[in-house]
Amino acid sequence: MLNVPTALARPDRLSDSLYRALETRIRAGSIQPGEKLPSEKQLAFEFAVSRAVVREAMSRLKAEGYVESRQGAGAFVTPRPGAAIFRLSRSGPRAPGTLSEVFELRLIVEGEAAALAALRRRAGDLADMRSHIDNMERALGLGEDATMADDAFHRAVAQATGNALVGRFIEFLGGHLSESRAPTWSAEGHAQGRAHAAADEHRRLVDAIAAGDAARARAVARAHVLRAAERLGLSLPVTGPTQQNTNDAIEET
Amino acid sequence: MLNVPTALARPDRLSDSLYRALETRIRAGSIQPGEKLPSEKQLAFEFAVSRAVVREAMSRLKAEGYVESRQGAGAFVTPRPGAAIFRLSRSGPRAPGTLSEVFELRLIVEGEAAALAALRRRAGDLADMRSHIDNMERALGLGEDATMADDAFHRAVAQATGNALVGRFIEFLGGHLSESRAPTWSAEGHAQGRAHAAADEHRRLVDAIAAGDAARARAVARAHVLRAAERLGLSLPVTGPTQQNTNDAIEET
DNA sequence: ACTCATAAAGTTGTCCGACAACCTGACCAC
DNA sequence: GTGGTCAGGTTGTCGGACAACTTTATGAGT
Repeated sequence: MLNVPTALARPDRLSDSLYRALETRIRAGSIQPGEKLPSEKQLAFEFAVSRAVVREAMSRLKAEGYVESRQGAGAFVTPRPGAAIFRLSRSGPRAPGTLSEVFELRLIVEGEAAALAALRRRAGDLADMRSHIDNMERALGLGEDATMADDAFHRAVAQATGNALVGRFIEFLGGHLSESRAPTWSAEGHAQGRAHAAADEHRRLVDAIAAGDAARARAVARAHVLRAAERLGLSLPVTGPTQQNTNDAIEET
Repeated sequence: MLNVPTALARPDRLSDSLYRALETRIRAGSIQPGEKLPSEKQLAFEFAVSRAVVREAMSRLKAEGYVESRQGAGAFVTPRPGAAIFRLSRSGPRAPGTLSEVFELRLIVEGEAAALAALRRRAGDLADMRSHIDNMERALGLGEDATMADDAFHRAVAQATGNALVGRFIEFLGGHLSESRAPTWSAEGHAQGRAHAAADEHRRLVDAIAAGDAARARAVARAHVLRAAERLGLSLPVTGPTQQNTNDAIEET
């Protein structure tokens, strides 16, 4: 019997349990926005834990935007609890259908970002992208890891959109998919030509952006993401279960 | 002199300061991923605070995915610190250029979500949207607040995409823009016909989705978001500073 | 010299008690 | 009624203590 090195589930910390209990109460509306939570002393008694545990749970609730506390007054549920942060996985790290959903979101944002970049890129942006592609191919020629150069390239594209928020979001999505790039940039992927193929796609993307051709940039970027999804064995129903609409087909070309 | 009820800045809690100090160290790479943080006792001495303060700062760092701790071993920086969550505002709540960036991101995602909904909607989804529009117009007729119905409608659209992640992200973005909808649904907006205009836009959107016309659904949704931005006095450079590309114009129609 | 069990030291998790800083509401004097 | 004062409750911070656990060092046995 072979075991995947799964981090074995440790017994929960008390503060984790309490955090989940309170988070559930708030999400369920059992404690409404603006309402005051029970005092720390009361919660400590209610859950039979020490006040230190309560304070740690509260600290986490505060960090995630569920509650705010005022010294002397108490702790209150925020107007829109939990709306301050966005996580990919609500709780479980790796649900089955989740990964394809992430790729679909990435498909949307990276495609539009490429289109925006084509419309707004400045000369410096193009120079950056090209220099990163050069670095990438140099690394590939030496058989080194080109992951860093790949990262830098995508950052340069995001930078060219002129929208820092879009750039940060793309980076956020990409960070959760680092495993997905392994088959491309690993030694194996390099030997099988996947790395060079990816580098070619990058060149086509920067060409479209340089030409100011938003539609082509979007198509190339989407194809790039789709290819990455395919390498993981994911089938994205991009066109949906129904037949593709003819009006929409124009830009998917 | 009239004062806006601005929540006056209170002096920072000690744990907040310590949190920022550690977060900065980690972001700057001063403590590398995988590395072990100083022990709680050491940090307490170093910053001249009690261990309770240190533990609260650590609790927040853990909640936001910067560090993980193992009892008996110590606390370690995660492989990709801070990559677990996404926030709109890195620190300051309301930077000037930020709002338009949020709207642009919303433009992208809501537009594509509408297109996806047009391709994948099921009969039940359409029924939901229409019933929420009915609720909305009924509320408008009675002069009541239609904000809830508006929320429900947008949720139904997101639901029709078949991608729960996209739905959650749209909701996340929308939650940060609740103020932006006030001028639409307020009594004033109602009197000036903005509320009914928005309702009309909703009808056009559901028509496009029902027809399976992805391009039209996207265009209507984007126009809807643009209108909301205009009401806030934002000018989104959608087509970029340069002239719009002809290839891209096809789908913007 | 090597292996393996054991002990020791260090670290995080939890508990307790105490006081300071602060807010709220009731009470009281005017 | 107005304004000030005070008492009680609540969060923020401190200090010490012990339990649960991990890592490292130690030493016995082979």
